[in-house]
Amino acid sequence: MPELPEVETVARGLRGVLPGKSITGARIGKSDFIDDVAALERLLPGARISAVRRHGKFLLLDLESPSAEPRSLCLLIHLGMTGRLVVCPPDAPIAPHTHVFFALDDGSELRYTDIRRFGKMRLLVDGVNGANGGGDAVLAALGADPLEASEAEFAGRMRGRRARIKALLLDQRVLRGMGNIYTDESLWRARIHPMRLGANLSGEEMRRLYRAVRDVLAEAIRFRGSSVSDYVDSSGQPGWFQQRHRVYRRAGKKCFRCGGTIGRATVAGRSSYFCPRCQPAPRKRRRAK
DNA sequence: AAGATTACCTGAAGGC
DNA sequence: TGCCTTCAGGTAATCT
Repeated sequence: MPELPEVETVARGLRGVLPGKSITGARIGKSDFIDDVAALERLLPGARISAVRRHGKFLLLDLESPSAEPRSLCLLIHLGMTGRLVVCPPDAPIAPHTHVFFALDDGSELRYTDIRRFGKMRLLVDGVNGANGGGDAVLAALGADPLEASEAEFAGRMRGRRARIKALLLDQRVLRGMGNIYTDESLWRARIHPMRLGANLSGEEMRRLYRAVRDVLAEAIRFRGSSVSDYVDSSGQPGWFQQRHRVYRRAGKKCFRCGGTIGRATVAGRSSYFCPRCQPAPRKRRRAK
């Protein structure tokens, strides 16, 4: 579910309430999405939250430990498809599939709910995770933030790639934060068919795509993200950007730009929506005999 | 070895 | 009503 605009909205919400508060207790139910449950239960109580950050689709809670041993902690949270992170009073009704409860020293509670448990939670201790010193390798492997990258960097990361442009936009090692919704919306805005190969985009098309990605993400953040099924922000409120979608889940409806009929196809293993008139399909290469 | 497919988990929606 | 299949915004592992 959550892509960059949704995670950014959650991060901003948490940033308004969490920094300065301490975790007083950690209660964990189902835990197959947590790297090291014992570490969370042992190290988090007493820790004070100093900052909330976003890195691609990851949320990062920076914490200061009360003890001298591990000084700094960083709780890394990925919401997967159905993850929710909400701050509420401790007596608020518990949503089904709520698996983690962090009690906070002001009496409130930070809860993690995740129906499908595709999310991830792991604790980085003094910047390093686990026994083999894996560090924040997960974060280091991520590509450029689409809102921070220059046009040259954006284009450079796609250049020469024979993969479909849709697959490249979705690849977190190329760009961090894009998902299925914003990829389709961006390609529509740039008038580029999702099946085009990255290497075949002209300089002009690449420039349009760069602009489209930034405009779509920025606008989606202003609308507090898209609530298609499960997404809500840190206070439990839905986003509104789904009302501005131009192609996503609009198969059979009219294109807002040319009046053509929005189509749907599987590209890069994901269902993809596009206007076959404004986003011309790549010409099939004739098979050599 | 890059690119494509499959697996993971639960729930909602559609067909019969 | 109910049973069955398909699909869902995420990545990671496995193939070719």
